[in-house]
Amino acid sequence: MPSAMLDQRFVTENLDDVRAGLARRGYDDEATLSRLTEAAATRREVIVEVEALRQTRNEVSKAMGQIADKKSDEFAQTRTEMKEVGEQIKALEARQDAAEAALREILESLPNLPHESSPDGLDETGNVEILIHGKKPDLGFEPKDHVALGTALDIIDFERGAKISGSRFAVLKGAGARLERALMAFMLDLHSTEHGYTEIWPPVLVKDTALRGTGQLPKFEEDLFKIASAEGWQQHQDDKDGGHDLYLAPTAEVQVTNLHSDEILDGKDLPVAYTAYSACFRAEAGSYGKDTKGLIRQHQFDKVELVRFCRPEDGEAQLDLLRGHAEQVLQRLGLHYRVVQLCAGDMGFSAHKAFDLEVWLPAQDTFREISSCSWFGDFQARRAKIRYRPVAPGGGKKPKPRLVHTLNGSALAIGRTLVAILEQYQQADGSIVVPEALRSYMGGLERIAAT
RNA sequence: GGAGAGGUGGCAGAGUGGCCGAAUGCGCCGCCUUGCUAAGGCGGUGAGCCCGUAAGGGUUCCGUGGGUUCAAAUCCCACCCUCUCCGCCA
Repeated sequence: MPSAMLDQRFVTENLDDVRAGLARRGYDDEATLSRLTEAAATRREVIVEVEALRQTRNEVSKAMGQIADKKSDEFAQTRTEMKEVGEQIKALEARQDAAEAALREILESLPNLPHESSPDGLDETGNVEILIHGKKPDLGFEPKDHVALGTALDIIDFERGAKISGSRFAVLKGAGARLERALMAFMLDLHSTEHGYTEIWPPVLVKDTALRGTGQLPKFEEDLFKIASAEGWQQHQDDKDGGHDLYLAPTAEVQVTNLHSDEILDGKDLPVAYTAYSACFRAEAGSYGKDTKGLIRQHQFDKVELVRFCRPEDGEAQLDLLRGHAEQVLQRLGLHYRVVQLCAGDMGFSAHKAFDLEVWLPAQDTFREISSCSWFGDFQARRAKIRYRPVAPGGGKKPKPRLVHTLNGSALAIGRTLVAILEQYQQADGSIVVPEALRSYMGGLERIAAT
């Protein structure tokens, strides 16, 4: 989902590689790429010129400070000359700004390059099934979907959700509400106590700058809920850096990845791993016809997220590790699922390599995404300015800071997990067996049945 | 909602027009000395960008943006943020 950006130097110096990588994602806008190289060249030329002028001005100004007689004709003359230099600098700075703005706009529009191990393909048909875990539950009867089950048990109320908040909102009730809460606690406990993640409870309203860091902005604004604020809150929006908008977070990835924006982490602390629960909000613009029934696609949903920061050389292994942690949730819950590796064209905008976890939904007779685990390379770190200082090899000088690699994955989307449990654990009489791993969180409840 | 204070390098904290990318202390790194649950001495220690094979050089950055000036951390304007006190509130 996030955007962020590629490295400007890398792109301009390795244009052929970049072109090839983008092509694997179905990107072939040659005109934009040539505008990019042009803007980069202009920028460099202008910088060389303006810096030379600045050097002159600095040297002369310094000398002027030493002159005793500030009333002399010579002083006045130099001052006039320097004033002229100042104007030239200003003009060049404007050109530099323009070139950089153009460059940035293009760079922000380019998706991340796929990792070499990401398979070819332009859409989901190019995804590769990696493994299937467990097998379809042998129900022995025609499975009902979670809408029918949840409604009959009176644990999900779609009509009242719509009444108070509109379509794509639902109310959980009784054992349904408890189950949602149990899943949240179960997942957070698993990751924080067994998988070594530090638990985070983040704010849900986030600034536009945070959304830029992970890349939801500027490209995907239509997917977000923006807060219409009180009078005066954002009256200075037009100022470049004054004021800020607030949005409802679409995923905890935003808050948690941005925890370390603008920071230089100590290399010996890596990898850093966080898990966080957050309510998530998505406008779901452009998906009007999809999954209109049920909990699958809501405007508000709950999710436990995993986020990792690591050294570049560890990125790929960290992705496998993180994916394993997400899979562990499904395994402990005894859910049948599969793992697919996303092809170049089906990955999110920022992803370098990614896997989806898909859980089996008997009523739909198919696997549905319940988690997406991605490795972003330095794509997000560049925008969010998240760096680390490598540990000095055997003493010596401090190495230069480098961009970290970021990863994240849902573990899991709670609403969809609830759906999967209802459907996979349903009984002929319409009751639901509570997975053993959750019973201690459900007050010992073993079965959800109609009352 | 009312009143006030402040934003400087990893942290603390000086600095009110040129000698300031920035004192001092702490922290950190290296070397030396020493031996008793440690201390002391010396040196080093921000980031981005541009040129350069490199060595190195240049440039920008003292919350953000703009302005004044030959020259701004320092003067002017606006904004953002943080903290304290009072009120209110889960």
